Amino acid sequence: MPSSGGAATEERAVQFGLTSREDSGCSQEAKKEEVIDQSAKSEIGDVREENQRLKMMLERIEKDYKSLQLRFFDIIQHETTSKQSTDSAPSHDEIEESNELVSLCLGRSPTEPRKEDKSTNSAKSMENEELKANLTLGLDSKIMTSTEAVSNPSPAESVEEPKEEEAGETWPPSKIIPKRNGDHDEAAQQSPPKRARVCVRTRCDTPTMNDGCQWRKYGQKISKGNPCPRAYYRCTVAPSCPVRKQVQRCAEDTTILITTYEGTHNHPLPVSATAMASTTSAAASMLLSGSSTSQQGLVSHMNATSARTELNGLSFSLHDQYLRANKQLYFPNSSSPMFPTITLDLTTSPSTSSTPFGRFSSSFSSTSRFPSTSLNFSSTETNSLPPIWGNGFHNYGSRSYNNQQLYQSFMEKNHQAVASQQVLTETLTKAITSDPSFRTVIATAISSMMGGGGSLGANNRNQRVGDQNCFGQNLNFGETSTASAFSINSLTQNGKGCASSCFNGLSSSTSTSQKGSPLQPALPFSVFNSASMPNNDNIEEHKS
DNA sequence: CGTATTTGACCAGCGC
DNA sequence: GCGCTGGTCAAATACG
Repeated sequence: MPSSGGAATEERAVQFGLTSREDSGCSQEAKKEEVIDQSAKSEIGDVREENQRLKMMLERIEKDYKSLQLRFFDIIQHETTSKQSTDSAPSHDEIEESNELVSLCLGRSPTEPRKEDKSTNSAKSMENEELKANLTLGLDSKIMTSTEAVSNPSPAESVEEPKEEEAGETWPPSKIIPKRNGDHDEAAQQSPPKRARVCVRTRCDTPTMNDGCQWRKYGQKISKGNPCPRAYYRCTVAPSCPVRKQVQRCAEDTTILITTYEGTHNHPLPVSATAMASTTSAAASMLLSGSSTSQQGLVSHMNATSARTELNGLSFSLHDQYLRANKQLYFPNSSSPMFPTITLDLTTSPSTSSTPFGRFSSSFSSTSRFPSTSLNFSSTETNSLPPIWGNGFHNYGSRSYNNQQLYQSFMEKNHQAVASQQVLTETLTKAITSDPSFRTVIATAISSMMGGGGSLGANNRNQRVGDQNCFGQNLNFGETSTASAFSINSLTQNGKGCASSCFNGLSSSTSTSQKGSPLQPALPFSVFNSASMPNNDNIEEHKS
């Protein structure tokens, strides 16, 4: 401890001083000792000063820790109480399980797995195992229907979005839902499976957007309200990957491609694919975070003409302009009656940008049960996006923000709002990817936190070895499970992989333990080195 | 010949 | 109960 060390130094100095007085007969020695005494005193002063600083730091850390802890318990308590109010008659086992899980899993609600238990015995053990293993603070998983949100803002009803991926479950949701009959009605009503969808609007001439992932078309439909057929793709990178995407051209502007992603990849992704995966996950997390923290607030924001919301000190604006604009869009109104949808608009942007990271706007799809949130990261340019998804990220934000301020804001408010941490994650990801200097700031901070940048560099090097190494080599220096893992990642030089890469899963953003699966990344955001990543963007999307 | 795509059939949810 | 719609399956087809 610095304090004890300082005291010891002082003590030695005092002893030394006494000795010097005893030998005062010798003038030379006295001079020497005087000099030494002075230097010792100055050293003592330095040590004291440093001690004070360390004490202050310690106090601040303790303060932050306590406030975070309080918040954490608040959330848990809130979940527990609302759960008790909604669950009519949980069995003893359920209570036990609930206690065990809720205390460990901010982002997980055992509600759905229990519901599934009723339907399939075979899935039960799997689910239980999985839930017990996933001791994560998922920021990803709180979803509520808008109606639920209005009537009951409790997150207890929420279920976790990417659970099925981790469990190896697959679509369709209808196969996950137990049949509603008799006694199961209640469970079905209480927690219908909900899953966030991320809708990406881009200008794209190709049949599908090249997001770096490998897709197989498995269906096509003419949907109501849009003469353009909707194509259904599933991820074929891994045979069991549950991720689906729907691709449809905008009815009003056929140059606009609307790609809707659902689910989370349960496998390592090509570097070029991590851009989209991480971005969609971040966007979905933002949506889900809003749902979990204050859906009512979200609703009210959506109804406001122009609202402003602040998430972890980073503000986003809701513009009526966007509300109107989005209402003009074709939203697959009944394609996702059970899913909240967030829209990333990478097409042309209207007028002004009031936030560093682009506009955030939300609106309700006219017929959807869920709010449809729209994020506009588009540039002011009006030309079409190249088919490479990553190019759109070059235009993230206006870059008018102050890196120092942003970073300070991050560090100061990092302890706030566990549930909205993912939002910060996303925002920082964008900041990091869009600004190399901010990347440096983060890297420096991490280096100092790590007590030296050596491991950081090592990790960075490891990241470059291959895609597979992208996962599971994260710098996890957090004892708490609230997203303390950073990954210094690399990036393709041409921007093809320019979004954050290692939190490609909706579920994985804050996981520090993913059932031991090396496939699931466990970091909230990544820092990129824009000049080091090999270009792996060779996986061409299948032409539909 | 293996793989990907196409496309009609089928199923589930929802509204009337 | 019926019809509509979205979503998926799987046999047929196309392609390299």
